[in-house]
Amino acid sequence: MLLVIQQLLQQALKNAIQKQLLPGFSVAPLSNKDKRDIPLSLISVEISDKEEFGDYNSNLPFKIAKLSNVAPEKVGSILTSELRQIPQGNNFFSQIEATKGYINFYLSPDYLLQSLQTILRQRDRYGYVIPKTGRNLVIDYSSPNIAKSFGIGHLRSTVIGQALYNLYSYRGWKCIGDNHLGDWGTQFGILIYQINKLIEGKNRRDQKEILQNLTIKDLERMYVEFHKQLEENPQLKEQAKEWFRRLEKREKKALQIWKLCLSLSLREFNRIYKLLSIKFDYSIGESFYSRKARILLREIQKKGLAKKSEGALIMEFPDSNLPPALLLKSDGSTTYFLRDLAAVKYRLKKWHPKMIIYEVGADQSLHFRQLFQAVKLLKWDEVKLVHIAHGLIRDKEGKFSTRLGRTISLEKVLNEAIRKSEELMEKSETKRRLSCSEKKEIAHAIGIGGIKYNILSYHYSKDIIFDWEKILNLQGNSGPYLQYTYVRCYSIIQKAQKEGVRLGKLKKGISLNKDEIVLLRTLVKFPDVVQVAAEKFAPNLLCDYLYNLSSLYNYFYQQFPILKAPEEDRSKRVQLTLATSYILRRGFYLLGMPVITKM
RNA sequence: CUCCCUGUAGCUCAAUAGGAUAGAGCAACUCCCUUCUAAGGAGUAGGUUGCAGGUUCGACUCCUGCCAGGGAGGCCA
Repeated sequence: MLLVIQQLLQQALKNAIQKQLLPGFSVAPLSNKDKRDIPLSLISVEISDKEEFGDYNSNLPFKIAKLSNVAPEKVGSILTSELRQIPQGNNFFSQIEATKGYINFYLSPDYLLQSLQTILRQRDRYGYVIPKTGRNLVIDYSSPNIAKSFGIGHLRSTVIGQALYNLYSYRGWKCIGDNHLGDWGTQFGILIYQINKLIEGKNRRDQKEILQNLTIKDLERMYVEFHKQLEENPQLKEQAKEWFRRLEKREKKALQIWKLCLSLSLREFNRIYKLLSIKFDYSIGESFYSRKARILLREIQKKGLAKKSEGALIMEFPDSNLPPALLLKSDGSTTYFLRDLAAVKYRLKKWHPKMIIYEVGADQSLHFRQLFQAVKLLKWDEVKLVHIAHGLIRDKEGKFSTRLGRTISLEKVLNEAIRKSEELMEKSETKRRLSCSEKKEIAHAIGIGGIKYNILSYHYSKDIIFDWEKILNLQGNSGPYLQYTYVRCYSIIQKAQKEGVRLGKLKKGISLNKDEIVLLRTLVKFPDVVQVAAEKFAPNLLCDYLYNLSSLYNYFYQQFPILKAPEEDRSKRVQLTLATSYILRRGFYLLGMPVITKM
């Protein structure tokens, strides 16, 4: 609908200009390609946040006023009268009004009912757009450094990244999700050094046994120990770097231990991903780019963009105030930066994306600014590069750090959430008649949904101070609140079906009361909300919307009988319930929240 | 020292490519289960949007300075 309104406004504006109603107005400075065309980006339309301003509104008159010598109020009335003359508009709106320089659009009751019918027909596919060719999008998310357990710090990238993937996929993009595993670099030098120490001088059988019994916890412990030892003995670092160098040279021993670390880690990570229902199309680790990085280095050198400095190779960014980035270390091993640049090149070649989204923490902002600048200097294909720099999850002391052994494992948080939801279930005042296994399953879904919703409902730019109480909030504006609303809908639908209410079919000539209309107006806007949430990279907007929708439904539920209503109300209220359940279910799916039918 | 991010009700947040009267939840206090799941609903109270300037029809939003917290800054990733 947002796009429809933009186009209507664009048409109205063109007409007004043609009729010379807007003296002095010129789009020339806005668009140099075709002077008669008004760029859609100029035409701002928003989903209204207040009922009295209609369903959608535009502040276009203010913008036009600035570009001409006509007052905003006048522009508003000129545009509305032009809008009314475009027949297409009458299909959607009962009223288009100009007030105080704004233009407000009110969806007509006819259109609302039609849309309800559409929702009932399309079920939870309402608002889905088939991917268009040329709209490929690579999303780099989760991307943990492996060889340690999945910490709370990994959660944001994983969960927001997955949500963005879902949002864009739903709105016409072909998404490629790539888990850019941190499976290369000096950290593996450290581990290889530590593990090698364990097996050095032992016979084959003992070696094998030691290696087989290693767990992810051991790797993590060794990593922490190494950094402790480093404080007393700084030369140890050379050992680790030496091992990494040997790994890059693909020495058999180094490679073997590395592979072991990799498979141990993957087992752990895949277990957690499954738990969280996170999926990737690819998990191409950094290791994959180690060789490509060297080939790329030649291209960079050929283009004269590499420079020797203190024995290492660096890249400078003369047109920006960015500090230089390290391409190659003085011992000849590749850097994160070079490998990441190689990854860009590979992705461009393989998927021809229009955009690459990096859902990576804000602590890497400099890295990405340098990376994007490098892509510009290399003059590769046009691609929009975006770093969604989410704030850190930290405690009051500061950043969580594996190196210092200061982490909270995600599993611990999940288990705690599940425990708490079990507790709540026992305390609950409603009789639920749930079996033991059902209870377990539900507690699980609520725990996971609660934590995911909690993380997603923050704007990505904010730091989150980890607090057990906050992350485990299962009441009020929270995941379980939404799930509960869905359960209510589901329960009613089940009962309606048993009572023989015909589902998915609207009777002719029905009319809705005020509160029913409010609910329907919200339902109808779902596709626009998904669209805006994707464009702004902000799943929290969808959280907001779903919370608001749930809230409206719960009010409606409390206020009016549904199954017990007189026949003429019963049917339409059941249909509204059904539509709400479709939207909620789709919303949960987009956010990656589990759907449950009882709780 | 330089650069980046954040600062909104007692607490946690929303509103962030400038828009109309800054919205929720938690905590507090009042009501509502013989009625479709009370993890719910209705209501009361709570604000100089860190501070000071500036830009303009309009600023939580943009600019400048300051304050507070966090992050990053060539051989971790």
